[in-house]
Amino acid sequence: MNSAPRPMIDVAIVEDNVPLGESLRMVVDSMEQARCVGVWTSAEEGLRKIDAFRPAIVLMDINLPGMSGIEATARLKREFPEIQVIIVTVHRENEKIFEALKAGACGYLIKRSRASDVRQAILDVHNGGAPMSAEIARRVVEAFHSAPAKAAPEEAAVHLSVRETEVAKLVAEGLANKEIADRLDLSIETVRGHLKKIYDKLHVRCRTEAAVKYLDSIRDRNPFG
Amino acid sequence: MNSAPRPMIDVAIVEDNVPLGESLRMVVDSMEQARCVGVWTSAEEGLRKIDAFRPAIVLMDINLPGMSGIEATARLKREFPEIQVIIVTVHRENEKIFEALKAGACGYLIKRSRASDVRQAILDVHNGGAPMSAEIARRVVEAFHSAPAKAAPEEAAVHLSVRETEVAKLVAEGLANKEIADRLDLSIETVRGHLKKIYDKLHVRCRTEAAVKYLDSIRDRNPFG
DNA sequence: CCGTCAACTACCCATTCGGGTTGAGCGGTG
DNA sequence: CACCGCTCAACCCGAATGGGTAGTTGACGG
Repeated sequence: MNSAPRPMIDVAIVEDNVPLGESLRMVVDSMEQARCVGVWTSAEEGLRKIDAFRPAIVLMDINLPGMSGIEATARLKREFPEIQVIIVTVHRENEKIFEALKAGACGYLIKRSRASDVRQAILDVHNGGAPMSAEIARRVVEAFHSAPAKAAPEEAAVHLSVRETEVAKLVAEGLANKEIADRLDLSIETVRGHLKKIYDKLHVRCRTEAAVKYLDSIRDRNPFG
Repeated sequence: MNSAPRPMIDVAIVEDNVPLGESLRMVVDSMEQARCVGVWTSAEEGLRKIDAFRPAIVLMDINLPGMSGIEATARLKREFPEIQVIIVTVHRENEKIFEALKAGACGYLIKRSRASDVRQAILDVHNGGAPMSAEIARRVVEAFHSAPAKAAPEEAAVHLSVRETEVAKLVAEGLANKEIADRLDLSIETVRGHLKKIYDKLHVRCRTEAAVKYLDSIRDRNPFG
């Protein structure tokens, strides 16, 4: 009650599991800095009511009957980009979590998180953080690498010799070592030898990876092969 | 010791401040799971020696005389994408840290971190994590949002089922069946089963061909899968 | 209740791969 | 000349792969 009353953090919850939803509401309402402005049991209901309540943060279940939490997040962020979405998920839904982050969620909570984790996540987000596990954080960072990396790339000057390039090309066509040997009139052992050097130079461990990298590398250059 | 001797995590350190570098070495060498394979005092020296030592993780100072840690990280990741880089920085160099992450670093350490933080960061990275603060995490996630603008679909590019598509994607990343099984939480036999169907549907006979066809089929679509 | 289909698991088997090592011939360069 | 990189070749071995066959389960629609 002083002259600098921090505005409360309004939090909405979209969760079809009613007990869990109520449990989350209690946790939110137990916070000094936050309050729950609504608990809705479907993405459709949430999207309908969110405009009236304008929460700062939405705890969004990822698995909802009807529209998924991912789709809901995407729509929500399109309509109200300032609203932060924290995905609520059961353990081990990495793929979905990743999709949700792409859709605009800024972090997530595991369903069996303790109350303190929930509070912390809300504060994290409010303070500009992004609550997520190490594993997901890494995947996000990695996805993040490749995108800006394409802006100023110019791949490593990994230069394959003439013979190695011929082999790499055939590997990328899906030929087996024996077929490559026939095609280039070499011994299969020689093909294997070249392959080892190729793996080494390309920093890969199998022909499939080598094929992908090789094709990738000639995509920007003069594709005379 | 037991019959499952985990291989040591080789860590290299690039830090021009010698006392700090030695201090980091001691912390690394104090770990059961890790060891320090070199402490180098410049980016140039690091890049020169790294090929011989092939550390799994590099602790890279962000401010180095001559080539910066950011530039060094970018070059390092171009040459050896499998090496994980943890940026070592004085606090509050957000812009630079962000740049470093874009350059390919997967996380960072504050210079005055405690030994336990250093150990934790190394283990985090080794276990697929990405050590970083809430603030940086959020910026990464946000940068990540703007690029992709899609939400839900799982279009089977050709005729592949959802599961088959997941498998195909991982094959195209060069993963072995066992790794795919781990990643998707399946039995290796199931992966093989899906693979057989994929070969059938794609009219190919090996994973490499499948990878190429799959990548080809999604090249027009979303950059992420 | 039954048929179908996708997803999942399992076992067998011949072949192929990847890794490590070694070595020879050749041409260019310091 | 000695050294180095490229090409070609061979051997060993454990692990991975592809090919075939077969069975269970759950969901969906007849």
